[in-house]
Amino acid sequence: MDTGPRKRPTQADVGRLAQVSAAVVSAVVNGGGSGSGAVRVSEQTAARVWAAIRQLGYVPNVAARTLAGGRNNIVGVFTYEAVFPTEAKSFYHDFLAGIEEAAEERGCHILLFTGSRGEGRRRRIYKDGVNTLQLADGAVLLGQDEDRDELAELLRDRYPCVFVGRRDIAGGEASYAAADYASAALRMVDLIVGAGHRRIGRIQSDWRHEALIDREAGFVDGCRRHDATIDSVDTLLTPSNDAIPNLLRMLLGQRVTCVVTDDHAAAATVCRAAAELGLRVPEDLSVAALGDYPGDEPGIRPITTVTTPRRAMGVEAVRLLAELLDAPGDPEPHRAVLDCGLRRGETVAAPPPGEEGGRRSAGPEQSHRSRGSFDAGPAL
Amino acid sequence: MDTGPRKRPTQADVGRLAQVSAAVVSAVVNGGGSGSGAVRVSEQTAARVWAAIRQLGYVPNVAARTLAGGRNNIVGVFTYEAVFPTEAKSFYHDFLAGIEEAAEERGCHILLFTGSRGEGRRRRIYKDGVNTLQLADGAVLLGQDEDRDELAELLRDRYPCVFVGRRDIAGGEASYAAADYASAALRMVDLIVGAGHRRIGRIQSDWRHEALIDREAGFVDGCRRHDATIDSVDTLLTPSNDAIPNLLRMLLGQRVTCVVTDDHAAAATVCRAAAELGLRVPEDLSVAALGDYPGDEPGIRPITTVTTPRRAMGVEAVRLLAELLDAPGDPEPHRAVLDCGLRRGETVAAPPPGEEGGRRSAGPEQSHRSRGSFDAGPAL
DNA sequence: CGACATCGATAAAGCGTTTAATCACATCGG
DNA sequence: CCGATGTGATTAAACGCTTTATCGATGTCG
Repeated sequence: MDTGPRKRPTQADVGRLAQVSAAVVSAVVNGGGSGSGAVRVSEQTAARVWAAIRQLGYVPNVAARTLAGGRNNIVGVFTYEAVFPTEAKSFYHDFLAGIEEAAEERGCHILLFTGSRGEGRRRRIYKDGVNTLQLADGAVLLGQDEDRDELAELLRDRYPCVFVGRRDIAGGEASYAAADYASAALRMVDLIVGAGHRRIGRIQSDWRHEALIDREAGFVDGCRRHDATIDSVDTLLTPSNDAIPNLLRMLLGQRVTCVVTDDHAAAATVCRAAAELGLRVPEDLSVAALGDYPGDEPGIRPITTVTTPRRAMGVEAVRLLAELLDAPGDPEPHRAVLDCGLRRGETVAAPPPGEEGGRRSAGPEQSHRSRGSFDAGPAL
Repeated sequence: MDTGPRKRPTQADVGRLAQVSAAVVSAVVNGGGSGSGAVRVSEQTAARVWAAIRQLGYVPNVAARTLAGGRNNIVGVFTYEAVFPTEAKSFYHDFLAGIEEAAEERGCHILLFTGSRGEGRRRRIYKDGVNTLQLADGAVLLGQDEDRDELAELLRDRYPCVFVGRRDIAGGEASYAAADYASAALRMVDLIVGAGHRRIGRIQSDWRHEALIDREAGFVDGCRRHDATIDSVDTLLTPSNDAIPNLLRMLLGQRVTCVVTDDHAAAATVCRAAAELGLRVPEDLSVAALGDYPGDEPGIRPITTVTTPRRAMGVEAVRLLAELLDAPGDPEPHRAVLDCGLRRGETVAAPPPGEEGGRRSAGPEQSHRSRGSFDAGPAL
């Protein structure tokens, strides 16, 4: 009965048992390198080494491997908020499911960076200037409210990482697995116009984030393409959902028949505000969202929205990371853009009869109206 | 413009600049050891070293540090099913939240073992006879449908691990952070009897698991203590929830006024079956569960149930693991048993007036009736 | 004055892997 | 028979850090 800390067997131990050197063990474990100067092992000795490995229960030491410049088959996952929030439905859940699936497929484990919380709940990658991610081969970065300076530093460090979602980082080309919000938004406009809407209202968040920028770009592009058909597009900027009821009244003053929001939650707010005003959705007013959010809003009919392929994004991010690791020193970023879905929901229908058609003016420029802040525009 | 991973400054670089040896840099960075043979540094040189560190932007290499130190500061987490299942709500969520919290507090990272799927969806710890968990300092094991042989082997290996939930492993003393289901079940019986019930029905899963065994033990103990008050306890074993409607009808035939199930889902099934029979819960029939499940059953009123302190169990498991690691070679298992909560819910009330009281017989043995399988007993 | 702590710092030995350099040995064409 | 080629292994040098042993000063005490 031994006491003391169970010392894990090393390559030297395995080698001793199999009567070979540690280098051979390393070669066997790593499936024999392909290079010219690679250590070669015969089938026989390899078998002997495997037997010894099994007998001793040898497992490579992560730290030593990392130190020596090798791999440790660990995919880091860094999130800016706690991965397991107490809130009912985790925002990260679907992404993580994809990441887990892809990692498992590659025989990688997942290192969940608990990060050290800095001020507030925000997590930090650099702790006392130390990149805590270094323990993993590379990392998938996840989250909405990230620190851009940290991300820039990460790129400068040349740390192999892949973002989930498009990231436009100053001073570095970031790799990412993104959702194609732009073309999804465009298709949403197609759908709305196809349903007969000619006067569209847009409520846009004033937050500058790639995802939102892309959605807006696609929306504008879509409107432009239907320029000959659409009568007007009224866009209002809002800092939060609290302002939405007011904005909605302004838009209704412009006789819009369909309101397009950035995300699910805003759309749900619009629906509730419409109900307050005695409007039925979608009979009196159509509502569409350019982005979804996991977990349905309770008590609201299914919203017509663009859906984010979260799970697929997680899978793709891990794949890209693997690529990145297999092409060391490659300065080119690896990227993937995945198609979004369009959930038809029940909140977009034909506009009410009276409002249909009735094009008022013909100029090409009339269609894009005031793009003001939420407190601008005419009072109702 | 250099390509390839940027080389970071090392302690040697810092030492060169500050005109000291690497050992001094190490001592400075680590705040100077306390031991007798520790390297001592004067205030002056320490300042010089710090200056050099700042100037070069030195950051310690995590891998080298852990390699030299022996500790990884990595808490492994092994789950038998995928951590992020596609099903709406993850069973693991609350446990993991606790684990994450405790790990973060200790400055540890969390390594989620993806394991390699063997047959089916079951994951395996031993892959080719190799314990893949060894990558971490120790591990927290989580899950319901585990492979007992693997667990036994783990204990034989003396791998430092802590179970979440009681585990009775043949040939080894397992460490665990468990929930005190026994006394919680006992208290639930108190509550039921206190509400006035005298004829209790019990629907019990036939799965042999420590958690269920403990619940039953507590339930039986509770009934025994109220032996003088309770008229009858009818226990039926069931292999699955599908049989519950039939079992319920049998129990009603015995004029029970309260049905006690092992878990939330079974209780919900009872509620639905009762509704089918035109019975109101709790006015006509009370229902209680000895275990909850994350995520409420929709369309059912809150069930009166024992609640598992999942988060606390996660926290405690990590604490026990840390203890285990700090006491190397200690053969004693480390264990913690945490109190469960009692959620009063809305499914237990006083029995219907006609059924109250009315004790039929006085013998001490009458109270525990047929403990048959679900297809035994008299047909209704 | 010699023995002996004490302080401040150095040198060097690991920690467990990877990998480049090297080596022993057989095979083979010329 | 000799050099070229190939195969299957070994040695030894990193990798960056911690830690122990050691060492030269500098006091201090008996």
